[in-house]
Formats: sequence, structure tokens, C-alpha cells
Amino acid sequence: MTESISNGRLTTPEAGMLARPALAVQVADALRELILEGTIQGGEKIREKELTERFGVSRTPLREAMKILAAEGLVELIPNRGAIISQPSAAELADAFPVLAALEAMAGEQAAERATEVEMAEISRLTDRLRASLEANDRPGYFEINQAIHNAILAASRNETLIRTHATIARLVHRARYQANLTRSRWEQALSEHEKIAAALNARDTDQVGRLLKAHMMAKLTAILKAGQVSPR
Amino acid sequence: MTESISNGRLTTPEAGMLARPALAVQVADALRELILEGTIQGGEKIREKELTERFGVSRTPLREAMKILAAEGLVELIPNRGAIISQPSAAELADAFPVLAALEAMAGEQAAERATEVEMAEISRLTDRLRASLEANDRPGYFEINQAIHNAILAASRNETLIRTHATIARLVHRARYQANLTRSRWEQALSEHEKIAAALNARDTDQVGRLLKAHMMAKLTAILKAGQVSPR
DNA sequence: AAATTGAATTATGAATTCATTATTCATGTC
DNA sequence: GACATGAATAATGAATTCATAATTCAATTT
Repeated sequence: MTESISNGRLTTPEAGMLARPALAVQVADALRELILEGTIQGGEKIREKELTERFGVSRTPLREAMKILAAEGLVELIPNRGAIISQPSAAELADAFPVLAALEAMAGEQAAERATEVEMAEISRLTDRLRASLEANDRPGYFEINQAIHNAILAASRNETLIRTHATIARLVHRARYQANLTRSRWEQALSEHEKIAAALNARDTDQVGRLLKAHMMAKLTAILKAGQVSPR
Repeated sequence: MTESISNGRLTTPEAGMLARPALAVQVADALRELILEGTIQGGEKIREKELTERFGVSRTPLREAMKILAAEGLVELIPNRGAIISQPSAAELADAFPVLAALEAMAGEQAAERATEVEMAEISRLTDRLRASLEANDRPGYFEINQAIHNAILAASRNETLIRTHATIARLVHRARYQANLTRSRWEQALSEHEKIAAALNARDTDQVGRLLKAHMMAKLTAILKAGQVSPR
């Protein structure tokens, strides 16, 4: 079945210019999405033929797309033996989370200094909704809002390199981060952390925001490793 | 003239397995090198034909290599219009350096806790050589040793994600970082910073190493922007 | 039966070909 | 002469073809 690709967003066009992104980029976007949402599981082997048929493209752009995803670390290419979807081990998560924590802490610090009142209000509003999702016991809603808050803080940092770098690493740990079981007590603790972060942001307490975000991320890592649904090595 | 590619290092082989990297990866490595060493200048337009002839490969692996470099941010791909070598503006450097500073600070903190005595000694030794290069007025030597120190600290952090992430951003600002004019006073100041960093590392003063490295990187950014040989926007 | 060999099959790697889009440059117009 | 138009050229995008390596599986051996 060919679910041929709709015209997504632009690739690298001149500002305000219309230009369809290269097929390879569209395929990379689509495949990245499938990986992040878990339709294609970590550790799974990829057969080119299957994907060319799914996307309705030839092998050339597909293979280019694989190179892109490999550069991002989402897939592993093994010469003459195809590709497998990356599946970060506990050790790799233990590496990646502190980096993510450092980046988010930096984003929080920048946001505390640069965020507009509108951005501040939006983050506060999202934090309120985060509490509501806990009270409604709505886990999917919680994950979504949580992600929106982290992204809002990143955006408020106004640092494109920071945003891009964070996004790349965040994708690598995405499943572990958003599909881990969340115990009730961890859930409540995480919310409390978020409320403190929002408060510190509103107070524009730069250092405090940084500290809290770093601690929040490291607590998340601890919770994930404790749940222990990732491969140790 | 074809300077066909020698068998570089492996791509993603099983541990201890022999497997030549894909041609695309070899081309990406070679081209990355050309960009970093400045043989191909930032802003320059790339013609596929020229590179296929230079490397002695067909367009297919070359285009795959371009996708890899584009994912790394070293080149910009514009649909139907080829590729240009990225040239970070002052604004982009102002974004990238603080991220690099945060990453190196984190690396320094980890190194302060994890580095072996051998690694410590090596960093001290390199720092001594750094002073020697200043006293010999050997700028190329200084840049090289400086880079080796930063890499040694990264390596001592023992965090693969951190190392990879740092490398990606470091490449983007490589030319600005290592080809900027260095005034004598900045040179002396930088050396002094390095000696303090080495001392704090030896004392395993985690927080101090982090602070010093961050300050060192930000001072570097200031020096680069002051030299003003990058495009403002 | 388990292990090993090797042919057949299948998958990936890379070059080539075909298609489409930009760019260049000559021609004509104002 | 400056500008606009359009054909010729050259570049990139993608499919196809050819080459090579890996996998499968039947036949054989131990």
C-alpha cells in the first residue's frame, strides 16, 4: 500500500520562497515520525524494499533519508547489512540525560532573562493544565503538556543552536522519556517540580530556574532507570 | 584529477569486525575535512560534478554524503539549487558558543570527578606545552595544543553523547574558533585561564572547573566578535 | 541429528540513465 | 542602453540498472 507523501514543510528555502523539500527530506521526516511514535520499534531491522513500497518512492531518496536519520543517531547503518532502529541502552540514557539536563538548564536560564510576559504566561498556563491532567489522571494529556512546557522554555531561550541541539538529543531518548511508566508518587513530584520551575521563571530567578530544571531532568532519569524497562548495556 | 579515497576507518561495524565504510561516509569524512581545514571556504557553492571528479565517485554516494553533512549543519542544501558551505554569522556564533560553553563546563565537571591520574597528568603536560608555544610565539602550535586540551577534557568526561554533541557544534564554529586573530594580550589571558583550569582539575574542584571553562569559552567568543571578521547577521 | 559447505536467492552499494528545474545567454522590445 | 522574453545549456532530483555482498536453505558429511 502506497501512502505517498504529502507536501510537508520546506527544506531550506530562501525566506518566503516556495520550494518543495527534497523527497529524501520528506521521507526522513515521515520515517522519523514513525520511529518517534513507536510505529517502528527500536531494535527493528529496516528493509529498504518495504519502506520504498510504503512511501511510494524509489530506493535512492530512501537511502538518502537513512543517511540523514543515521547522522541524527536515530538509526544505525551497518555496511552491506542494512539499518536498524537505534535503541538507547540504560548506559546511553545515563549519558544523554545529563546532557539534556545541562541544555535545558541553560535554556531555562536564558528564558528567565529573555522570555516575554506572553511566553511566561503561556508557560504558567501550561503548568496549570499539567496539574489538571494529573487530577484527571490523564497520562497521555500529561505527557503532551509536559512536552509542550519543555519546548516552550526552549523556544523562550531564543537560541537556535540550543533548540536544535536539544531536539536532536531529545529525539534519541524520546521513547524512554515519554513512554516510561510513571508512578503516582513520581507523577506528583514531577508536577511539584514543574510548579517550582514556573514560579522561578516568573520571578526571573535565573540561577534557580537552571538548578530546578537540571534537578528535574535528573530525577526523570532516575525514575526511568528505576522502572528498568531499558536494556542495561 | 582523481585523488580516490583510501580506506578510512570503519563506519558502524560489529565490534572487531572488518567492514569498509560506505563510500558515502568516506566522502562525507573527506569533504568534512576539506571544509574544516578551509580548503573549501564558507559561503562557497558546491558543484556536484566537481566533487565527483575530485573524489572519483559517482553522484549517488556524493549526494548521500551531502545529506550527512547537511544534517550536521556543515552545508546547506537548497532544493534544485545545490549546496553551499555553511558560514556561521556573528549571531549564530553568539548562539553556538554559550552552548559549547555549557557542554565544556559539564565535561569539565565530569572530568574533575572521573579523570584518571594519567589523564590529569596529560592535561597538565599539554597545558605546559601551551605555555611553551606562547613563549615560542608559535600560533599554529598553540591552536593545536589548545584543541588537544579541550578534547582531552571531553574524553575524560567519559560521556559519549556529550563528546558527540560537542563535536558537532565545535565543527560548526571551528574556523571562527581556530582561525581568529589572537591578540597578544588575549593570548596571555587565555593561557592563564588554561592554567587555572588545569589547577582546578588537579584539585578535582568540580564546580570551579565548570565555572572556569564556561568563562574561558565566553571570553573566546568575546574575542572573536571583537575581532569582527564574521558577518554580523 | 548436528554441523558444514555451497548454490540460489535476496538485499544492499554504487553507477548510470532519465526527468525536471535553474541558469545562461542571445534576441527582441521599450 | 536597460530590461524582458525565451531557447539552449547545465545543474540537480529521482528511478533504474548493474555489481557485489549477505542470507537462506538444501545437500552433504561427520
